[in-house]
Parts: sequence; C-alpha cells; structure tokens
Amino acid sequence: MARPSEIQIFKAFLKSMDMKYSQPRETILRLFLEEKDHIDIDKLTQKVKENDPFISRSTVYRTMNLLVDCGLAHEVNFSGERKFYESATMKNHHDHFFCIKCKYVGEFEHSKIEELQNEVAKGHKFKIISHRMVLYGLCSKCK
Amino acid sequence: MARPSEIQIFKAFLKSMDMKYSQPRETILRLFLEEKDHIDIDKLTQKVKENDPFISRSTVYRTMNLLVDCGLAHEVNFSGERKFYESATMKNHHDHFFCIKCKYVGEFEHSKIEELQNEVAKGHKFKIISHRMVLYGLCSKCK
DNA sequence: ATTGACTTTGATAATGATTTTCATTATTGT
DNA sequence: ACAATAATGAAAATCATTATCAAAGTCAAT
Repeated sequence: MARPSEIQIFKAFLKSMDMKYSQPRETILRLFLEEKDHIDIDKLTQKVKENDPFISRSTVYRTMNLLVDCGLAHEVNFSGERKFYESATMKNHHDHFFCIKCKYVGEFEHSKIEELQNEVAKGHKFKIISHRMVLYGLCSKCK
Repeated sequence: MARPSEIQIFKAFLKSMDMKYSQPRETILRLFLEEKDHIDIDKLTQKVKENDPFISRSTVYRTMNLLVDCGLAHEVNFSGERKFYESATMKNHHDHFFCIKCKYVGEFEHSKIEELQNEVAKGHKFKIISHRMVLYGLCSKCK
C-alpha cells in the first residue's frame, strides 16, 4: 500500500521538474509499491492493466524511469536479462541471489562485505558511488 | 598471443560439438587472447577486420559465444551497457571497478569476500555457481 | 466557463545490441 | 573427386527500451 510519504516524495519530485501528478502515475506508483518482490515491466504492466486497461506500456516505462530518478525505485539487472525493479523505501541496502534455473531472486545483507569493499576501494583510490553483487546459482528448491 | 593450450581447448570443444576449426575462428581466438583488457564486440570486430576484412561481425558474435561456452572467455556486463569479454585463462577470479564517467574497467581480488559469500550462500541453502561484484563510482583520475 | 500554454498519453516507429535465417562457400571423410 | 555437413556473410528478425507525434488532458489566468 502506498504510504503518504512516498506519494509526497513523488509529487515533490514531479513539481521540481515542472511535471504533473497524473492518474496513471499515481496508479503505477501504488501498484509498484504494493509489490513485495522484484518486478519487471511485463508483470507490472499486466498488473496495471488489470487495474486500468487504458494505461499503456509506454507510460509504465516512463513512470518507472521517473521513480528511479527520484529514488523511490531501484533498477536491478541480472547479466543481460531484462531489468527488474524493487522498491527503495523500507529496505536497507542488500545484495542478490539469482537462481539461474527458476529465476528466483533472493536478497541478503552482509555488513562485513560492505566494509571490505570500502577497504578495497580505498586501496585503489576509487570512490564508490554504488555497488552490485549477485550470486548466480541454484536456489534450495532447484539444486 | 594464443598459446597452444588454448587452441587445443577450443579445438577439442569444437570437435565435441561436431563443429569445425576454421580460419575465422582461429583469427578471432588469437586476437581476442592478445587483448589484455576487457573488449566489446565493436572493438574486437574492428581489430579482426584489420587482420582480415572478410570476416563479418556475425562471425565475431558467434565465435565469442563459442568461446564463452567452452570457458575460454568470460562475459561481463555493467548495468545494462553492452557486453564486454575477458580472457578466462591466466587470470584468477576477480571482481570489477567500473568508472561511471570514463568507463574505465579495473579489477581486484579479495579472497576474504569470497569466503563471506560462501558463508552467506550456505546460510540460505543456495548453491553458488558464479558471482559478480561491481563497484560503480569514480576512478582516481575522474574523482 | 473559456482560452491558451503546457504536459501527458497511447500508438507506433525507431533504436541498438544481439540472434537467426538462408543461400552460398568451405571443409572433411571416404 | 564426391557427397555430406558445417561455416560464413549479408540481411532480416528479435527483444527490450526509448523517442516521436498527434490527440487529449490539465490548470492558471482571465
């Protein structure tokens, strides 16, 4: 369920860009935030059309880009496959498992790994802005 | 420079698939192995055409897929950008830096991180087949 | 309420990277 | 040399994503 704060963030962002808060944008935001798991454009468009068949796939693409721009959504992609999106709020930073058989996407957190990354970056005089780590393999069901 | 062992691996792989070792494949393998850095299809095709202008881009694509299949090349992609390839031989496993400004690709190794990954996977009953970690940010020159 | 200046939208075309198709050429075993 | 089969180049097809554009919607100022 979209909480007021996220709608407010989106509205403020749109206003700052001289853009408008429209019905399709509101619907897409709401349905996206409802989703617990990682979702791709296909599935999200399907969900959106069940709610309002007049919203087009183009608008879903456009809106997701806006949500990424204002930080409400994160884009994730798994070696060349299509993009997935996940809600940025209510979640700490985490990394992913990706089951190469059933395409299951899992998450994990490991603060020690983050520490080591910072250490490595310092050693190479590299300024980390973000990072991505994916473990590819077989989930408990598939192995 | 292509060393005998790599050519042998490729030949054995092709034979096992009832495929043939051809002149274009030999040229592409040689030029690919020559390359120290990460290379994409564009640059590799360019290099190949300087050597033999009659080899097509299609064949470069096809051959790189074969090299990936037989384990001589690794595919790397950086959040949605086009694919890069790197030689799998003569290198330990490593992870990458990617400078979002100048597109510089760097490498690093960190055995402790690998250990922690295995630990995490065990905790989630996940069988790791491979993994990828990329630190996105600014290299020493760009920051 | 109406106008006018914008923005949004849906449908469709365009893009860019990669894969597939297919007719032609090359290779290999007999 | 011959037949069988694979490889090749050129062009078409795919697939996800982005751009274009005419039509529809929004909204502040009259």
